Formats: sequence, C-alpha cells, structure tokens
Amino acid sequence: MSVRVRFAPSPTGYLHIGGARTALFNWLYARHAGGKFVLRVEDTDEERNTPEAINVILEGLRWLGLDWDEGPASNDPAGDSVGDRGPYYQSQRAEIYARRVEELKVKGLAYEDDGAIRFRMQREAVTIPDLICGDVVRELTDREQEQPDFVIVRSDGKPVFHLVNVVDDIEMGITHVIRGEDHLSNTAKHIALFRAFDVEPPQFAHIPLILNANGSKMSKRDEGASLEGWQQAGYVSSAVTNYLSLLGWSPKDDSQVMPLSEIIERFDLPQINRANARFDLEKLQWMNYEHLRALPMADYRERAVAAGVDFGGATEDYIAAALGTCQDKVKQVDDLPTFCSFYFTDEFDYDEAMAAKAFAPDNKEPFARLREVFAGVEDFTPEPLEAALKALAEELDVKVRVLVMPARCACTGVKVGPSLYDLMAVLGRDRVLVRFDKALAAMS
RNA sequence: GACCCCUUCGUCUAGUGGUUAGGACACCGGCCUUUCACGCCGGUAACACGGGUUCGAGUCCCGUAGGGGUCGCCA
Repeated sequence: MSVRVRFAPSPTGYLHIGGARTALFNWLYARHAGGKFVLRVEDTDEERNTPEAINVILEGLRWLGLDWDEGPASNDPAGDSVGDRGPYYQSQRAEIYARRVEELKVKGLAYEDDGAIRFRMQREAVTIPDLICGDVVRELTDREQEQPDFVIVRSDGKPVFHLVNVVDDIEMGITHVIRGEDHLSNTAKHIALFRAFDVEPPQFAHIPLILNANGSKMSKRDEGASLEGWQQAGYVSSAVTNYLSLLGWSPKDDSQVMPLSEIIERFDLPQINRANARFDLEKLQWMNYEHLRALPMADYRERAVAAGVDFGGATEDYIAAALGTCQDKVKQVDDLPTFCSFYFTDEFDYDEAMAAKAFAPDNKEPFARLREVFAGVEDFTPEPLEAALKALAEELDVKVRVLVMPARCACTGVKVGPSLYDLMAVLGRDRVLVRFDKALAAMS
C-alpha cells in the first residue's frame, strides 16, 4: 500500500514552528516514499476560524515549499479542493461524523450522557506501536479509571477532536500518522476508536517536541515560535527547512547544509531522535547565511529589493556586480541595505566615529596622494588597485590603514562593507574620485 | 494526584559492549586582512546520579533525580 500522510493544523492565526516541522516531516516522508501528502484543516473551533487564520497556514506551507497533493485549493472551507477524499475542511464534514457516531451507537460502543455522547473506552492498558518510540504501554490514569469513557460529541452536537481525527484518518486512507509527541498519550484513545470501527490503525510516529532555548515549552509568544516571523525577517525558506530537519532527525554523518532534494532522499522515520530539542536561534542564523550566499543572483537581487534596497537607476550589470561583493559577507538580508546602499546613491552621511579616525588631519596628505595614484591607475580593477595602494603605503612609509580607512569612509561612509578594492572597482574610477574629493574637502 | 516519553560538550547531534567519545553552531586564541558581519588554522567543553550484568558499559537492566507531555463537552 502506498504511503499517505497528512498534516492537520487548526487555524489559530499563526503557524507554530513545531507545527511547521511536523508538516515538514510528513511532507519529507511522503516525498521520500513516493506517497501522498494530504492537508486537512481542523477548523472545528469556529471562534478562532477566520479566512485570515487559514491563510496564515496555507501561506506558511507554500513559503516552506511544502506542496500538498490533496487538500484545500483556497482558504474558503466551502470552496474547491484537490483530491477525491474531501472535503478537507472538517467544518464541511459534519454528515460523515454523524454517520460514524451512529455506527458506534449501533454497535453499542457509544452512548448518550446528559446530552453529550461518550465512547465506551476499553478499561485495560493499550499498547501503542510507535515507529520512533517502540511499543508504548499506556495504562489508564487515576482519573481515567474513574471515568474511562471519553466524550466524542459535545452536548451542542459538535464532534470532538479524538473522534474527527480518527474518522478522517480512516476516510482519507492515512497510512502513517506523524505528529508531535504531545499526542502520544492520546493515541491510546485513537487506537481504541480505530478498532471500534474495525479498522487497522495506521502506523504511528511521534516526533519529539521543540522547546525554547531554556528548555521550557515553546508557546505562541516566545521568540521564534511563529513561522511568520521568519518569513518577515527575510529568512531563506530552504534554510528554515534545513534547520528544522536537523531538529530531531539526523543524516547520521557530518552533513549540515543540504538542499531539500538531498534531505528528501536521506530522510526516514527510524532515524528520528526520541529526545526533545531546543530551538537555537544562532544556528538558524548561521544556516540562513549558508543558504543566502548560495542563492542565484536573480534570487538574491529579488531579496535585496524586498529588504528595502533602492537600486536607483542602476543598470542590471552594475547591480549584479555590486550585490556580488556583498553576498558572501552579509549574514542576514536585513543587513543588506546598510551594507550596500552606498553603491546606489552619492548622498550618504559619514559615520561619525569612523570619520573622526579616518579623516584625521595626519591622513590628509597620504590620502591626497592616493587620489592622484588612483587617477592614474591604468586598469581600475581590484588587483591593480590593491597593488597601487600598497605601493604607495610603502613609498610613504605609512601603514596600509592610513590609506585604507579614509578611502573606505570616503566611498561608503561606514566601517563595515564589501572588500575595499572590490567595491572601488564596482563604483568605477569617476565615482571614486568624486567621493575622494568630497572627503578631502571634509578633511580640511 | 496518575499515566507516558526523554537525559552525550552551553545548543543540535554521531555513537547500537572494547573510540584519544566524532561533527556542527556558539565561544576563546592565532593567521590573513581594512579597524569588519568574509576566509583559514587551532583550542576549551559532554556520557545526570547510584546500583547491577559483563573480562570490559555512553552503549544492556533496575532505581533516583531532573526535564517534557497527557489525563477537557480545546485541538
């Protein structure tokens, strides 16, 4: 039987990073096994359900590149969907649940209790076969011993999570349930329900949770908990999926930075760890940098625009050359505007601290000489520029920085940026000389 | 209160009875350099604790401690 997995989020208005990883693991497994990835929206809690809340999930998954083979085509629960096992919004499946509840009643496995309907739960321990945790024997808790029969339909007629979850997994032919470990204990109820419907339960794989850096449970407000934050901060989605894939799963060798295609190929359930993992912002940042620098220039350019870089009227060649000097040095695309804006405008202020040092009176004479040398350099490219500058430093018997600092400040106004020689070559002789003159004037 | 899961450097992890306990992020030092958010080289740093089993235990068993989860007419 071919693999069918599902991601079943509830539209709460945000996509939790842990939920994103659950979706990723399901998707990875489907793609690895050549199976189907189903998206089902558990929108039974109507209060929080809004088209916007659903969009957050849909957009989040799209951004991550987790395309679903079956599921909603839009954020309209009553709208179109892809796949023949729909509807994929639980709010549209009331009849199916009613039919299944009736089935349990007929079998004598469900009964009414003050208006609600309870499932006749078994009283013995349930063994949960789990691909990651092994066989887990779940005993009843003290409270469950008092009342083992749990509610499957509320007195207002709405079916409860445990029921709809199992019914949908049956109807949708789900073969593997990959979900957070917070559902492990609940699985006893689910297995009992599957049996009540005379259906062999799917394979279960409970994956460890993602915790905060301090080990506490990650909730909505915690730093980094919402996927939207990463989307807005300009993170590269492949970096996020790469980072997330390494939380709980391991390729078992020293691989760290991998393209999605490689992760798909190597991903499998038995390699998943059983221990919870903590979210490490710094490693994600590093991972993002690794993916950012590997981006094709066209993509990088697009991100630069999104980050707010104004290219002015620059030509494409100039833009590509300019961004090329930044790509392997800028860690976050958010930093790009301050890093490269000097390329696209002549109107910038000198950083005070930088200028105070760079434009010190003692530097003026050497810097003026540098201007003349650069005016005469035959080939205005990095290597000749560097050679010329160093030759002059030697001739004047000054440290290289005496020439470099004012040159950088004159060209960019700030102390951090691309390699000085590269940046001057991109700027071109005319622009560099104009900026040198302006700086010289500021030095007197 | 009960039940379930987990425990290797600060963090993510490799390790399936015999290893100098490996890698990555972070950190520290050096080199290069432009004073940098590039790069290169090097370093500090871990088997939670206590009992077993075994010639030998990070690896197997039991216990303790700690962390997480669940027990709802939320999902």
